[in-house]
Amino acid sequence: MLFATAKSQTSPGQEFLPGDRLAVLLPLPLAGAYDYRVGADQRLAPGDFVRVPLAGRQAIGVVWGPSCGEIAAEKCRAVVERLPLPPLPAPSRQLIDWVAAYTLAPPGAVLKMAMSVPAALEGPPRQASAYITGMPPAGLKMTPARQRVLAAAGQPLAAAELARRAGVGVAVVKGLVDAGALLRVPAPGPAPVASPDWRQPGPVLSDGQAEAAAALRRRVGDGFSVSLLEGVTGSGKTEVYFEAIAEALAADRQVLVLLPEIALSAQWLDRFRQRFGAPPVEWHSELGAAARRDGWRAVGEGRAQVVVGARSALFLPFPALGLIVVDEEHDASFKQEEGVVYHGRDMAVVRARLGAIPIVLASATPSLETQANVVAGRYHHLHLPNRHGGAQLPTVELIDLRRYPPSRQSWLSPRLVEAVTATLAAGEQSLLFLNRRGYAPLTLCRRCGYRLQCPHCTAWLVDHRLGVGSARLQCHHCGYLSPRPSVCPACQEQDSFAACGPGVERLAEELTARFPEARIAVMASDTLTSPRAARELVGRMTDRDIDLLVGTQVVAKGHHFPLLTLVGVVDADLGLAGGDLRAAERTFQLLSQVAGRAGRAAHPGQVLLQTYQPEDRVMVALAAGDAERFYAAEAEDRRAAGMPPFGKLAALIVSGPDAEAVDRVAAQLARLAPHDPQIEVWGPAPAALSLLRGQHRRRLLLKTARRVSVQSVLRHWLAQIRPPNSVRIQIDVDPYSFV
DNA sequence: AGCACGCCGACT
DNA sequence: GTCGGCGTGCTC
Repeated sequence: MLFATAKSQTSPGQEFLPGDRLAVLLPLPLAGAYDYRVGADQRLAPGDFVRVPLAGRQAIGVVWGPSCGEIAAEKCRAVVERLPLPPLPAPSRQLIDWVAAYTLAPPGAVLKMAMSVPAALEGPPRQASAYITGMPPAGLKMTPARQRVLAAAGQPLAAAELARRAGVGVAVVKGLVDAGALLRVPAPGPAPVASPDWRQPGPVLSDGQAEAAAALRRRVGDGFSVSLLEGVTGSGKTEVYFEAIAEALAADRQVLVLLPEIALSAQWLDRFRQRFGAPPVEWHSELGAAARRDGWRAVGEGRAQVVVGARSALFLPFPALGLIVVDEEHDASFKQEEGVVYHGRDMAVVRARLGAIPIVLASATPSLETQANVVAGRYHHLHLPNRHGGAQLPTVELIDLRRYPPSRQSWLSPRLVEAVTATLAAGEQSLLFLNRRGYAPLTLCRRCGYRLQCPHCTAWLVDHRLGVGSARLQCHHCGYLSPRPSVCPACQEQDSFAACGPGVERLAEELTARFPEARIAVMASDTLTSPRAARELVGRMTDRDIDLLVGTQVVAKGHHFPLLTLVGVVDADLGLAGGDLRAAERTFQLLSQVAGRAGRAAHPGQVLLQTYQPEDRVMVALAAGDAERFYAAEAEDRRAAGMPPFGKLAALIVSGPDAEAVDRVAAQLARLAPHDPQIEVWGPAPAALSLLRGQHRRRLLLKTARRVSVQSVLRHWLAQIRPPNSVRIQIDVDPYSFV
């Protein structure tokens, strides 16, 4: 489990000539780069994409640097060819090495993230079509629309562009092509990417916004810097960093914006298009093969100027990146938990440093890590303390469920029901927030107490009644689906199952019963099946076609609902349970974001939090609107415990299909644990999901002082152990989830 | 990741 | 008697 890093020791302008040996990194989980010989007539340079022979087949890799030279000359084979692609730029290569070294992942596995575009690497560049006026065939029906098209097609133009210029639909163009009046020719260049126009005037900014925007603009082009752009929800952070984007575009540099859930961020895309007159290039996992190829190539060729994407967009081959923005920088979804385990925000900072460019971290509720960096003077701090356009922050009130409990089989206390009633009467919208998908989190037998559990995971099956397949039980960890059994598998009793606890679907049911005249919608990751569905639901909300929105955390992310004035948090304590290091921080951030949906326009907002622990630090801070005090107390606890960001953590997850083999390896790891006063090792303990997708899991946690290199500690530790093939040891440096 | 090599069940 | 299951190991 040791991966020698494939450090590319590249001097600028380095070139390899026929007969030279060089290192080629392959997008495979190998220990390091492989050596190849430069073929006849080849001239290669670091970053070049090459096709090389590999075990009886061919693979595409990247020239990484000079040969590491340990392999026998007769084993070393020649590069087949250089691919006609722009090279992977040096900062991208350095980032790959850096991420591999930091996460202890094989460098090839990291490279794979930069090359997950087979279509762009393999086939020839897609030949776009253009159309030009030919000889109109006899008997061609001429219409005004057709005339305009033929007049516009004096030069080769893409069908869509031609239709736009002629002011007709593409159907007219197609008709003319079919009739033989337009000739299809290869387009002179690749399909153009629309250019965002930084010259367009921006919106009028408040004094605070203008000041922050000016500070960010000054940092563009001025080398590496990190700026935290902190502003309460609704303060207009987006407009501020749009100004920095305009500055980078004016300098002819590329821009990368990372968002936590890009597929769901239709509103962000609309705002971008409004500001810059053209859409950015999108990059996320839901992209189809054609869009991936076009996007990847457009970035690599420098045609794409602004990319908005999920964390994986960090590994795109930007040749001229000039600015990175990480919006909602505190969001946990920047942490990739599978494969190469890395934090997108942290690696974005590394990418900025390697590229000597500025990065902006934006959030209303910055992570403690980022705040610690501000305090230490490593990051600049820009603060927008007020809402934009004179809107006020909502009032926050706690509802003590111990004193004002809901009635039986109800989840809403009388106080919250009353507030919803009043909001409906005022013709305004309410959001009921419950961070739990489905109908009910647990189903049990009324007779014997048997609980329906996933056969592959340590988890209850969640009752789902809406959406695809209607009534079913579902495991949220592995996707296992089953119909609701009619007989209890333990006691054979007929129809004895009862749903326990609420999910958003059940909450919607209660609301329907209480407010039969209200228009109610559910917004959860599984009701938003596509970006289109998300856009549509958000549209219905802004068009006031919905009175009551019931939602999980997807509603918290960046939406602007001008007519929403009441937010009710049904179970504010939900995120606090369990021993997660960041439980309090995350609950505070999530509930602040949710609360921030209320009263963003002219009408003041009201937030009601239902809780059984109104004296908890999180609840007190939310009610008082005192983020500073919460963060100070939380930071003090972390410092006292030597926890991040004041100490370092790494998790080792031992997993495999055989529980005993997993336990043996975990115990062996514990025996071999490093002994050092600056190092603590906890575990092994069953992971929170001790069975996940059929894999038994145990965790060990390594805690060190800040100045200790966890990577070298882990390397030495793991070098002593050779687990059997069926047992895997996954390393998570800076773990976020304690699952 | 592929692809081959290597030992144990149902087929022409 | 063979075809083929995927466990294990290697690829410069």
